[in-house]
Amino acid sequence: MSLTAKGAATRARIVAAAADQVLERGVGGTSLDDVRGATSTSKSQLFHYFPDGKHELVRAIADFQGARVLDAQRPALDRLDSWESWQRWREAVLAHYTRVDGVRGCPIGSLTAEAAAFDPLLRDQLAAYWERWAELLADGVRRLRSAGLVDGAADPDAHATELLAAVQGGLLLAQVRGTLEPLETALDGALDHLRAHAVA
Amino acid sequence: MSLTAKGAATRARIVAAAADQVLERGVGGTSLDDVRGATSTSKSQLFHYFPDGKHELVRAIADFQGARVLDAQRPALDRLDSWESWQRWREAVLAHYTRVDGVRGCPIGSLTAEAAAFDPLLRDQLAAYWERWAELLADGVRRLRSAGLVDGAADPDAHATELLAAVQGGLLLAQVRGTLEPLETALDGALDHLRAHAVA
DNA sequence: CTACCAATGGACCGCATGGTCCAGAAATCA
DNA sequence: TGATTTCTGGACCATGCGGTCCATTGGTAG
Repeated sequence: MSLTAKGAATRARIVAAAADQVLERGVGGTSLDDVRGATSTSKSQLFHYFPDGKHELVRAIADFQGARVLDAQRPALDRLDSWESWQRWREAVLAHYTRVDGVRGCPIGSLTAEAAAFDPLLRDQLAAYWERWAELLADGVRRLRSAGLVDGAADPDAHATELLAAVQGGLLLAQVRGTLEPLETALDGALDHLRAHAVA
Repeated sequence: MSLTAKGAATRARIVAAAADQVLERGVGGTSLDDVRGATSTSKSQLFHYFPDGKHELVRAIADFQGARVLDAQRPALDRLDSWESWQRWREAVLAHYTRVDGVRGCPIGSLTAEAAAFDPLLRDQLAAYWERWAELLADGVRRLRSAGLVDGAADPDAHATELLAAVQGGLLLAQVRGTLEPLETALDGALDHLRAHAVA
């Protein structure tokens, strides 16, 4: 399938709008008619741009949100080499998940929890983003080690997993309590655990 | 609605079977016909025992799984007063989420992520279980403080949030990677952070 | 025994949903 | 310009779903 400029724009519009709806109501709570309505498109366009239907649209959303989540953490995420940079990353994460209205989950987190188990392709796609995210964090820990800011006992991969789990778990608790506070607490805890390996 | 012994048994059978299906396929992926088939009941029975339909059934499942998850951590969860008891709790958590076939999420965690946002009653119910869980963990930290095993800087509520987030976030990553290892790593990290406050 | 109410079976309904199809408009290109 | 392909609109379809209804069975209490 080849796309003209106009076609690509329409496709992008669909993905962006659908991504928002899915983030808000979940995959199951978002119908194709919903995204049709939100994008002023027709049913045929949906299947024109996503021949495999809803599955393919959801996969496109996963890529869209995966990139978006990582981008929201930049530039800090790419240059985690000092304690200040980690702090900047922390602020970026918190800022990204802060909404004026209510608390929503992580775009790729909720997608993973809801749909990854039933669509192997989606699962693999999302796994790649998780992998990349973890790797960037682990790189950051390694840089701290190279800079002599952290001792050799700090396992980069383990801390990356911890930090990621803190973000996702914190976000789940945040949804329950209606405040972003649990995310902040969990994230700070994981960061504090990393700082426990700091060398004077 | 009054229940005879037979009725109560049937109702319980429905809840248990439906809970399993929901854990495996999610709320959206489980139809009333599915649970009807799995329990050898009829549609009318479902609405006889759960007049509000699927919503009410899901809420019953939430209570069932909420209790189940907490029970799986007992007796350790009730008596967190030494480092050994925390270790026993850790083992209980890992054991509970260990399945021979694949990795599933937390029964109440996935329920929270998928459906809590749309059913306020369900949300409140689940919030109560999260609250109780967090409180039991915080109590454990407080007991460590009373026993002089941990210094005064250890915030019980913060550590409870951290531990809970580690479990839930670790479980999400575990689903992605197909191994329980991330859960173990995240949980051990949060416990290690708590141990950082240990007094010799 | 009888009257009552819980328990069960299963046909049935309305509707939302994912998906198909075809025809026409618009853009691209030879 | 003419031909070809992409883009768009919207009617249409099949089905799975939550939910309703009523008739029948069966246990239980007075």
